[in-house]
Amino acid sequence: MVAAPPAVGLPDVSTVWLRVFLDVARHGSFTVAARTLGWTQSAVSRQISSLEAALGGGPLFDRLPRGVRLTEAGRVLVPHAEAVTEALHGAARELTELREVAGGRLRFGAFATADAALVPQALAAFRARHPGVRLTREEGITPGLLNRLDSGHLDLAVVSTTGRTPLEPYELHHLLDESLYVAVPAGHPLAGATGPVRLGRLADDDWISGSSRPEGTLLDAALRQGFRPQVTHVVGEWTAKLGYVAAGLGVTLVPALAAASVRQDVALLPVLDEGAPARAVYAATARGRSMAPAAAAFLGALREAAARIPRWGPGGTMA
Amino acid sequence: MVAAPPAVGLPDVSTVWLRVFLDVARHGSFTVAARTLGWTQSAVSRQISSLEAALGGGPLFDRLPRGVRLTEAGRVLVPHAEAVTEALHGAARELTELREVAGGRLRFGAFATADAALVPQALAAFRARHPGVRLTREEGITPGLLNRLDSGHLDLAVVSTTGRTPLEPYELHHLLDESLYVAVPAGHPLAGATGPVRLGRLADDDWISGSSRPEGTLLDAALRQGFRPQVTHVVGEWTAKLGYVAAGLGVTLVPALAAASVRQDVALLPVLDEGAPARAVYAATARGRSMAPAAAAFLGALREAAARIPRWGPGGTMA
DNA sequence: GCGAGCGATGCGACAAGCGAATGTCTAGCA
DNA sequence: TGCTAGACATTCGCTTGTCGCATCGCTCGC
Repeated sequence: MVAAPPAVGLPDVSTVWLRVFLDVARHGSFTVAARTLGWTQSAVSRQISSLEAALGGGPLFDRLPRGVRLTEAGRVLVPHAEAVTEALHGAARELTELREVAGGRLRFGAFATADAALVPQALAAFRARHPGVRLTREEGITPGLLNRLDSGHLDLAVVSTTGRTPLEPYELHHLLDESLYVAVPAGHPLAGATGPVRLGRLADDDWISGSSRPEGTLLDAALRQGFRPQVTHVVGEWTAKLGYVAAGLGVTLVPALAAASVRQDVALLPVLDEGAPARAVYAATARGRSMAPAAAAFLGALREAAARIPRWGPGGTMA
Repeated sequence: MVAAPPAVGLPDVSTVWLRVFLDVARHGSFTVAARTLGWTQSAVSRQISSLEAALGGGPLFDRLPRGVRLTEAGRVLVPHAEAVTEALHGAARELTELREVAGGRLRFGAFATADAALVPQALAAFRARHPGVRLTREEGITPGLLNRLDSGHLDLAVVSTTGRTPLEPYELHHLLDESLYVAVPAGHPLAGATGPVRLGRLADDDWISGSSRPEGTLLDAALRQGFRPQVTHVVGEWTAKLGYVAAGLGVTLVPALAAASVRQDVALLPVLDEGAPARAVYAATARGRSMAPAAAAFLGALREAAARIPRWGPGGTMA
């Protein structure tokens, strides 16, 4: 998972030795270095001895009557020792950033409707709180996103389920149960209705849907109500669907997440859900794989955004 | 003696841990990494645990049923761990070069006459054997060179002494005792002499010298022979002196080291030295300070070159 | 359902590394 | 010349870390 290394014999040196070495080089004295490090002189003496033995290149310091002085070997070692401590500092810094969600990356995906309100709101809050995190976003359908999650290309995916949830290798964090709306044209008999309507009252309407067969789509809800809706027009895009509705060509179901972005010349009626909610929205992460701090923070932002999504949108009452 | 560091808290990690970490990251398995490192799986497991604890940033690997996989923190650590091992490799490589006299630097100085033959010959041999060593050269008089040695600006100095040797803080490596020649014009009565001549036989000649007073110069030898030479012309440069000699304006003393570079139209007669040699040439290093490998090698080259300097030059017999 | 593979952990043994005390060497001073 | 102070090296006893071995828990594939 990482490129191959040179793989040669390399001395087993402690990074502590190297820091002591630099401190001694700086002060020109074992005793002074020991004082600044809070150790005894004997400890420093042995640290340097150990380092000299490990590197096998003779003494690093000339021991003078008053203090020590770098030998040629010691002078050569200094920049490399500094590079080591530099790298360790860098690692410590970057890991701290990661822990404090001030750095690192977050790769997430979401299904299309989630991008209408839920994801953008969560994203705005997250970016405001954690501007240092590099974000990459993908759009896709639930099975595709879960595959990407499984293969390690995504850290988190916002997915939706109509029926059973695919619990297998995923950790699902429930965000919200999505209620349904039915969009009707302005002149429709139910356009002025107050409060939720039973779906059965639209059993004789023409329906606009993304698929001619209701099974597996939002129109499952109609089947559960005991009627098979007549799909007069098969239209995929939300804007197109609502255009058909606005033109009086039929009615269509709108999930709660898309309710806020519906045009003004159609009426949205909350659908009375009897039994199971139309679909649930989850944030999915890979099971058994530790969540990156940024993913945990983003999950929190998603929960907050989900709590702000109205259960009954325009024309209905808030739950 | 080194620039000040950032000086912040830095984890005490072993470089062994980091190498184990990289090996595990590479193989995606504790067991496989343990095999390649010749350790047991439990050792690797605890090494990683130690590293994770020392960095304090949560796990570096997700433990999966089949092997392990880098977490976000682990992914962040990889380049820094590689930088550390890189720096260690660089240090090991450069120290090896130093040990094998294939790198590093050598700063030496020499007095002017040594540059006529001794130093160039030693230098040629040294450069041929150790082309990787960066050489810097200084010219100066003996006291100045010794000061530079003492202050750490030089690693080695080629110095000469007429009388007592300043043993104080220096390590003196004897190179050669320098015999004297006297240069006479081609038509001089002694020009055809075979074998060394007593200096007294030139008591009545005109002398060319760098100083009007013989004390402290090569002409000390004349004083030791019981006569005070008459310095007719004060001339500093060797080529100039010999030009005066060739023109029949007088005779001059030539130290052995400069004998080989004397023009053909003057005769060089070895001077019979009675008692102490005119002067001795040493390679001096700082006492108590370890000699860089390159300095030791250069000292060897100087000894070889000194052995090749003829004691009796053209016109005399070899000693 | 059962064995194989993989990482975690308890145990005993050994080595590394610490502090404190002591030894050795040199420079400076009287 | 002898004494003293300062600096590094060394020894001793103890703590801490780390290893191998054996074993446990867990998951996947046959």
